[in-house]
Amino acid sequence: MKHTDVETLFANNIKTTSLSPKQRKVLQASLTLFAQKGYENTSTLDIAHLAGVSEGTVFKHFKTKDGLLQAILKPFIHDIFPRVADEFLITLHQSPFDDFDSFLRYAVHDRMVYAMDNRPEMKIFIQQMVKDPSIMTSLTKRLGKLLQGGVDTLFRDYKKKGQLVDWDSMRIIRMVSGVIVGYLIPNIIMSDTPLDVDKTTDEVCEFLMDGLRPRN
Amino acid sequence: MKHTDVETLFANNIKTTSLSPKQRKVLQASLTLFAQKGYENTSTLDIAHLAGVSEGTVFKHFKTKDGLLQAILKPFIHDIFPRVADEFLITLHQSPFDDFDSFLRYAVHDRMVYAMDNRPEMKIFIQQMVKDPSIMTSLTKRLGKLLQGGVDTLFRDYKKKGQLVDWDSMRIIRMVSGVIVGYLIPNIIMSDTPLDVDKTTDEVCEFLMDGLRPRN
Amino acid sequence: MKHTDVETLFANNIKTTSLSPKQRKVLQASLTLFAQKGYENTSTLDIAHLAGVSEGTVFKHFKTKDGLLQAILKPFIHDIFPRVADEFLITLHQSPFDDFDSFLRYAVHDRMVYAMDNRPEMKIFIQQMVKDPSIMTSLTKRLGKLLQGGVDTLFRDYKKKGQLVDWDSMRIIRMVSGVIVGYLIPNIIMSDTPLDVDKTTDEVCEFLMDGLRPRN
Amino acid sequence: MKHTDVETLFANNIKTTSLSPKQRKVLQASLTLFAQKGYENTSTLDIAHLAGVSEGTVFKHFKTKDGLLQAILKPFIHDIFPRVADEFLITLHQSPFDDFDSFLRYAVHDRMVYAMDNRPEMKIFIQQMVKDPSIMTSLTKRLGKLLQGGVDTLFRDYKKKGQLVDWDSMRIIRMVSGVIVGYLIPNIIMSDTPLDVDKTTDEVCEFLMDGLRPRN
DNA sequence: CATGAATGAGCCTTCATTCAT
DNA sequence: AATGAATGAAGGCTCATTCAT
Repeated sequence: MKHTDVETLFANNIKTTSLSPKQRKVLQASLTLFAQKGYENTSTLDIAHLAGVSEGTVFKHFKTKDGLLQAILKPFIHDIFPRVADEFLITLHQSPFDDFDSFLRYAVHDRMVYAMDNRPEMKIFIQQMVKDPSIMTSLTKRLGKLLQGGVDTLFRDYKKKGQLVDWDSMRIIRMVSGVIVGYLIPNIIMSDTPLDVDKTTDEVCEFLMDGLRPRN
Repeated sequence: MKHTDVETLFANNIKTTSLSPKQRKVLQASLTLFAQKGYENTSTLDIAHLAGVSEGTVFKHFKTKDGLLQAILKPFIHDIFPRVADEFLITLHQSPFDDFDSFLRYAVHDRMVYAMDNRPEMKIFIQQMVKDPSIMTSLTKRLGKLLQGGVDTLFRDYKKKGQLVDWDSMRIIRMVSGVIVGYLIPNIIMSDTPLDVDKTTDEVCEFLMDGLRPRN
Repeated sequence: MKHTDVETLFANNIKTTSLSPKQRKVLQASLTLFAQKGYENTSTLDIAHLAGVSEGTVFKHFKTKDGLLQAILKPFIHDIFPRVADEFLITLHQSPFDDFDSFLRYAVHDRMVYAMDNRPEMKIFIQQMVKDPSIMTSLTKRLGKLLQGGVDTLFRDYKKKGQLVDWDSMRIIRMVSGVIVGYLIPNIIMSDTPLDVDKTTDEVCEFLMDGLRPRN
Repeated sequence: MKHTDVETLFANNIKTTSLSPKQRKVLQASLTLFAQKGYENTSTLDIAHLAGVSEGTVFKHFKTKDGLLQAILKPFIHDIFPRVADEFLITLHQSPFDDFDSFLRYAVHDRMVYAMDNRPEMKIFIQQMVKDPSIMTSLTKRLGKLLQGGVDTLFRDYKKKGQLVDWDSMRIIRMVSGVIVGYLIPNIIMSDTPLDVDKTTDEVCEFLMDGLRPRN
């Protein structure tokens, strides 16, 4: 039940697009530096240096600095995130959980590990989202569509069994992801602090299942 | 039960620091532009133009462009957020709610209105937090301390009455604010979308109280 | 046989010119800072701060920054240096030396002490001379005229007594001052190194009297 | 017995460092302008214009304006002056003079011609020395070491023959160069005045040999 | 294809100088 | 007379981008 991390997917993605080795290094260098120092604070010379190429080469294929950013962002939106979502759904259907509790625990844990494993990559993505809302809009739409189809059938079962509240699937997802996001973003940004994924999963799931109502 | 919005507090804060009218306009222009285009994409000449002053004037008081940013950020962290938190606590103690449900509804609604009223200001703050984690760290610490003292006594009552789960106060706050943050941030960033505060409050509170457990 | 140092003369000179106390402080501050950091690297704000006045005050009397420099340089050329030369001549005539050796020793020693005592002031003067040759030209002319008259009669005696070579007075002065200048300038500029005036005087005079010809 | 002038050596030096033609023009333009108007009064745009390049080009290789100054000063200290000193010593050893008089006459004449031929270059060097004493310190040290070795043996002969006073070599050099410096500096700075090298050499040497003692 | 020298617009910042109070 | 806020020209420097080799 291992998942592929963003970097590997990213590398695969690049290979696919028939890029010369140098151009691939340019793209990798950009990813690294944008994540490390932010887009505006990274110069094309920095990229050239880290990639071990000349200044001109940086522009040969990607035309502009923004082209470089798009080349990084596009696969995130169009390939990586969807593919990760897909992979997630497939896994779920292959080994279904009897009760919603187990399902939720797995889902939360999986997404948390995923986010923790790819903190730097997520950070640059978040930075760009904050600056350019359109990224978030399109991402939300794509993921929304993808999940809706796959999750609806899954949730129907749990609802029938009386294990899950009878809300619209997207509302449930919004709540769950809202809690996760609210939990993770601070951690991704203040990247020095680690995060005990197991313990956090317990806390989050306990809350997600029963809210703030007193137990027993 | 009205609350002062950020802009008003901000203006007060500036007046206190005995700033010339032009300097105040410089600060306001910076706030506007940083929020609109981000810090790096705003030039000091832009600021001067919008403020209707010469470029030299921008530097007369604030010394550097970063000084300008700090002048905007500092009051947020040191004055406005704490003051808002204070104001919030005072209001709560003055007119206590008999049940936790009402309290929660008020609290969520209040913070949501507050955030919606000050979207542009919040946006620049979020942008900076994403870039400079230390801002988030210090803010978290300050607000944490402030709330802990004030909220503990309040929660104790509700817990005694059997209306609130017996968790550590900070865990409860983390959950509630996590849900709110997860809900609001996308909205603040994609600022074209409005947000029905009343409806959202209902949704959020229903979830917060009972989690995903089926309503019987 | 004490001589007044430049600073005192300078202060006197300023008092004479009916300057308000603040303006006097401005001038003093300029002298200090120009000597310390050079003219171009001293800002009018620096001067205002050190003088304890406002920026506007710096320009009230002296009109421009260059006006300030001229106010410092003019008295050097027109008053201080000539007055020092005068004082020097007077002293010489009051207590004449029987032989040229003694006279030379006194003269060299006196000028050396003088220069050592006023290193900072000399430094700014030298810096300006290097930049603006006209200063040097006019200074050379004025001092030349002054000395010629006074020294001629003095030298005539020594020449008659067979103690001094029968050259034109100015050639003698040029040689003596050349050696002194060649000796002092490096020391004034590299101001950390002190300089043993007595020992140097011995060395210089021994050389001045007999050149490089072997002794005995 | 011709000597290479500074400009030629300078050009050679630049060629050695594999500099593009434009960069070489930048350096030459800097030399010209720094000498003409002083470092602080020369703008990088001035340099770009005179060199016939864009302003960016000025910084491409030399990084900062100070880098440009260092690129001019460094070869003076590390290459040109030492090389000139070397060349001087070699010439001396190749064709030794029978008497110290002839030697001195040649030496003085040679250095004077050298200085007169390169007045502008010397001027900027002097200006910088006056501002930054460390330049003078290091130069003094380097030249001192170089000369000491080479001149000692030469002087020993003349001393034995009874043609030269038995002083420490460095003291002799200090005196000779002191006189030359005292003579030349005013002339270099007030560059409009020419200078009759032959006549001056006669004057200086006569004085150097016998000092101010009357000629019988 | 790759290189890297060259470009020039634009940025942040400094500073002498002015002027209303 | 003194103040200090305001000015705006100019400066050093960066950087995305182009192009001849």
